[in-house]
Amino acid sequence: MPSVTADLVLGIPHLSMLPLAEAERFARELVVRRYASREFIAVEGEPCRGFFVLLSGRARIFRSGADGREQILRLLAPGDTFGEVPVFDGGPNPATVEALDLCDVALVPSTAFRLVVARYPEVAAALLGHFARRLRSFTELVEQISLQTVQQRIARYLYMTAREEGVTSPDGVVVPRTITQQDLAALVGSVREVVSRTMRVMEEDGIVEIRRKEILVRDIAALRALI
Amino acid sequence: MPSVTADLVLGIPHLSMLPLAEAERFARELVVRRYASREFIAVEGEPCRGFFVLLSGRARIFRSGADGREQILRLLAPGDTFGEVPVFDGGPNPATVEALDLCDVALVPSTAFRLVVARYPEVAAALLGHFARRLRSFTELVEQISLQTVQQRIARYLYMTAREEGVTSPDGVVVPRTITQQDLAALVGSVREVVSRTMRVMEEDGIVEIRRKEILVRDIAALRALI
DNA sequence: TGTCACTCGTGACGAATGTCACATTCCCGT
DNA sequence: ACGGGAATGTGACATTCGTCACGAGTGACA
Repeated sequence: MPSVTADLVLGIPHLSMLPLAEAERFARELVVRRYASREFIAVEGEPCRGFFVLLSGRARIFRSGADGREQILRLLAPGDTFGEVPVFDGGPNPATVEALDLCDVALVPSTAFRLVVARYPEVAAALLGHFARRLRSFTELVEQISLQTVQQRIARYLYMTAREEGVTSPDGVVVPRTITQQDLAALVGSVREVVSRTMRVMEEDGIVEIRRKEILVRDIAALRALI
Repeated sequence: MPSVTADLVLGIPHLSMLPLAEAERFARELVVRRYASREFIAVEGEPCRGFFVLLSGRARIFRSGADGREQILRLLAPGDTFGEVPVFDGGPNPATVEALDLCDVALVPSTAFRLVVARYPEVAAALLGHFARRLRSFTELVEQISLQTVQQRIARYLYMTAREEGVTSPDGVVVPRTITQQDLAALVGSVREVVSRTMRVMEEDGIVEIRRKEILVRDIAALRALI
């Protein structure tokens, strides 16, 4: 009967194909830690000790510019992994990771992980697929920031979120507001005020209805058409 | 004595550690083709047949938006590889690749490559390192486009190019103009006119001198300070 | 040598976006 | 319940940036 932590190892996307014995050995190397909301899990520029698995909670990966503005590179949900890049290119952390909630995070030490990657080609293959998908999504992020308007980027976020997390109701799709406008601004590469105004405009156009803790998408086709 | 094409295989970054016999088998799978200037080597959205190695010439990888504007993701020099992403995530080409010169390009078929990756852990490891570096540079690209001004991005390009390709002369560093302003604009995520004007301003500030086929960087420290 | 395509320079203009300032609302903990 | 911090709404404004239009310079090639 596998221990709790070996189960945990097998639940990590890259490592699901490890044999049980290896998973149990690996489990002893894991370090699990809890982070408070808005606490930094990793800091840009610092050396890395391994990669991370987000077990519970939400987090954001971002870079900040000179004037204090921030650009979110990725939002993390439970089950997501992060920090693989410095493990494989040997550099410092390329970005800062911050907990948005109370987060439980497992740290997978570099050396143990690299060893497993070298020994199990399936792990390497899974990781290559993972990296490839991440590169593709970066391609999309660059295109959006560079070639689309703020309204388009916000519309895309709302559209995607509505499809993934939305609940259909008689009036439309109800999307819970999981991130602040400040974070949404950082996600689409803009500032809070512009996000606020842009969403108002979409409300005046009858596309959405902004509520306290949720957004009602009245006309998802119109939202789609904005992108 | 290795054939010419086996040499070629061993010259490919990811494959340099293959044993000779494997390289020779592999060489038979390669397809080399020549592309004219401004010809498309791969097109965004189309399915991929393998990844590419740029043997000679220069090329650019870009995505284009609705209004015809383009964002260059990467400039390619001889020896660079591209198109790995769709090989490993199974999707279509994430971007378009266009020859800037007369280019010789080798196509490495997906199936043959994936086979070698599965069999040789060193190849997989090299590829992981390569993907990690690419992810890191995307991080930087996103930050630049999102958080820096056009002037800063141009200054960075000039500074980097001066350090990598510049020739020191009594008056400063001479940088050959290898790409058009149109392409430079697409590289920094702007338009030709703005690039032209911005470089004029830097000229008026005595930082650079714009010439027909080259740029003289008079004050590289000032250039550095702009970034 | 003329012409045609390409590249670059530049002025005028407008739209999108970021900045600043301040009011309002909400939520959380004591 | 109440205070205070966080999140949000909004007006007025500054500025960067992109768009449009047009002219000039250059080089390749017949």
